[in-house]
Amino acid sequence: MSRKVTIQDLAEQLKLTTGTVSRALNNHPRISDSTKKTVLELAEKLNYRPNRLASSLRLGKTNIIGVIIPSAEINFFGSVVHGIESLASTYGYNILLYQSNESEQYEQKAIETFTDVRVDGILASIAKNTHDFSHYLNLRNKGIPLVFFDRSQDMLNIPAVLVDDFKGGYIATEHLLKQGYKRVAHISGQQHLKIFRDRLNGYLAALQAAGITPDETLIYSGSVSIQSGKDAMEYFTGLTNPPDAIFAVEDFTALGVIKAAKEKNIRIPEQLGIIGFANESFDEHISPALSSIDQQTVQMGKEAFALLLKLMDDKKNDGLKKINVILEPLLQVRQSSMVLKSQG
Amino acid sequence: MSRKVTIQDLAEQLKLTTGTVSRALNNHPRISDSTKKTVLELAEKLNYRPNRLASSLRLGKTNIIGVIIPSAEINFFGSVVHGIESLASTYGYNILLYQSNESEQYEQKAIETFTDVRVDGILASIAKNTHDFSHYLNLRNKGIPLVFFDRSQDMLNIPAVLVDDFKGGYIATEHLLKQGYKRVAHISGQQHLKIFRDRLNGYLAALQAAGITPDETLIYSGSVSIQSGKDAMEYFTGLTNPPDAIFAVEDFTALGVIKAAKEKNIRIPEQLGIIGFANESFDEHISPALSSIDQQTVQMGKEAFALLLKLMDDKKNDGLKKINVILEPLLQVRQSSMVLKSQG
DNA sequence: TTGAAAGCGCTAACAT
DNA sequence: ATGTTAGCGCTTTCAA
Repeated sequence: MSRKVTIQDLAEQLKLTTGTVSRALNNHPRISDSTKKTVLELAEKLNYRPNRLASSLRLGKTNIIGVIIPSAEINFFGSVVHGIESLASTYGYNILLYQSNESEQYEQKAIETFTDVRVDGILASIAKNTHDFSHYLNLRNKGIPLVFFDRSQDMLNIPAVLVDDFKGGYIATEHLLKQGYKRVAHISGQQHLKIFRDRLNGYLAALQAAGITPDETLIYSGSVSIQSGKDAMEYFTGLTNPPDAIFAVEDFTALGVIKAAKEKNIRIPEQLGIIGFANESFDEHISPALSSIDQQTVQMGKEAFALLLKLMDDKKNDGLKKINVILEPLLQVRQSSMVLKSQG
Repeated sequence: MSRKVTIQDLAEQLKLTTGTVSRALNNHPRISDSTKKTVLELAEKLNYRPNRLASSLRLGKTNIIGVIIPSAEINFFGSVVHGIESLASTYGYNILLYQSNESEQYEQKAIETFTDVRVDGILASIAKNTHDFSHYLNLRNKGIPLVFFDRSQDMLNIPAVLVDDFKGGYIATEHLLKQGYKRVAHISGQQHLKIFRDRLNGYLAALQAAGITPDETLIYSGSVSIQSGKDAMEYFTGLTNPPDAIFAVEDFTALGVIKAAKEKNIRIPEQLGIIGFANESFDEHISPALSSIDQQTVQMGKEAFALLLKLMDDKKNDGLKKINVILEPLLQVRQSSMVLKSQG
């Protein structure tokens, strides 16, 4: 196990000082071409590699950013992390990953770790069980830039990259109407969460834009689960005037609808159109394939890093300015709502 | 933005030296309880936080491990990373994440970055396009412990955590036979990859253990894709003596089989039993739900970290000993191969 | 253009 | 039990 070669070693062999060698290695303007050349050559020959700990300690910059996600096991976040890391590495940044497991306590530990390691910035998606946000707010005093993605908290006034859930609800509903469905229902999510309220409001707005007065009996208060979709179907089929299409708040809810429809021998999309939200990977593999709203996860990661980079670059701002990046939700049409194609 | 408080600051205020303060903070044995108490109190009060860069530089230990995966967007790896990070964080280790994008070049960059940052160890899953492994082998000289997971390379003699693919193929086939299927076919994967050869061999061994002579016409040379499953079905249905069950090398291949079977009005599992491999998240959501072999991804991550930890702890070994951890594949029975239940 | 010297913040050997 | 001192490897100011 060979001892690591340091700037010191290079300097001694070349009868130079460490300062000069450092300048040569870092392409300093005032250094002769000849010494630069010899230094680089010897460095190459001896397999010299800089010690980033040392330079980080000296410079006060690590080129590492901390990323907090609820769980790497959740597709959505894996995908966002993919986006973050891809862009970050092209800028010479590395990712320190921490999972919150949806717990406030882990989140605090993550931030403590990150500040101890002196990361240059932090990207985070807030844990579901976080109620006290002081650990996030404290980052401002410490001068560590922070950007939220996917899950944010408006009142904190911290930059975030989000999907436009209102618009998502709008285009999902609009799509069903354009397909010719007349009575479009909605299975909503827990209303204390803003994203679900937004989707509901998007639904309502799309109806109104089409000159349709929302029918309260067509809005089922559900949640994100297969069971919720099944329950909703139980309710809807019991109506004297049932819907002919459903916009479900999330793909798993939509999946429940599909399962229930099959049991009840209701044909999709002929008798009932259905669209979900999230564009889960199973959507295209079930039958009928499920239409959905894509949340641009990879792009979200890239935008989040890009925004963080901006904040890290110009410290004057240091996060005081509230900048939000809102991503467009994308309509992904598949069999479950494709009236024309399915007749062929 | 408050300046960071250092050990120096604590020492001055308490009229102690930095050495003593450091000892107090680190719970050194020879330190009086009283000074320890006052130091800790002031640290608390001033919100002192250690600079891990400085201590890492001094100690030559970062408590960071590097993790190389092909892509965080692939479910499988997200899940493994979840396992790694979960266990690592309980041991005070943090994860530096790098994606290889299946490229040898990125892999090399990852290792360069990791050594520059002075990670204490590395966990990696080899990129598909890696042919030269010297960057991995060089880690040995550098004294950086390395453990492979999921994708390894036997000849390198580097510790690895793997799933027993032979056994996976065996129990998948055995399961179909126990369900009463008589002619069990196999759709194989690319045979230059060891994992796929192993699954095929497991299939053959299970047949022989049941006293069945393998029938070459029941082995279709396929690959991991939906199309491959469809092609296989085209082939199998054309046989004069077609199979009544299929073990597909991977879930996507099995999915192709199911889609083709539906088109051909072949009932699953009554007329044709089917089992895949990987336990993809869509398995339980398609219909019929797909039986599969679970690869224990989260456990794989934990085992990988546990093994790395062992190597990091006792440097004498430093990876010279070849230790492999082989995980048991788990049978996951669902509708697609459940003869009894499906008759109910 | 290069050298000299100091210091980023911490820890550990050695001394008392 | 505490103080002293040196040094991890690097960068940068100041001086020549």
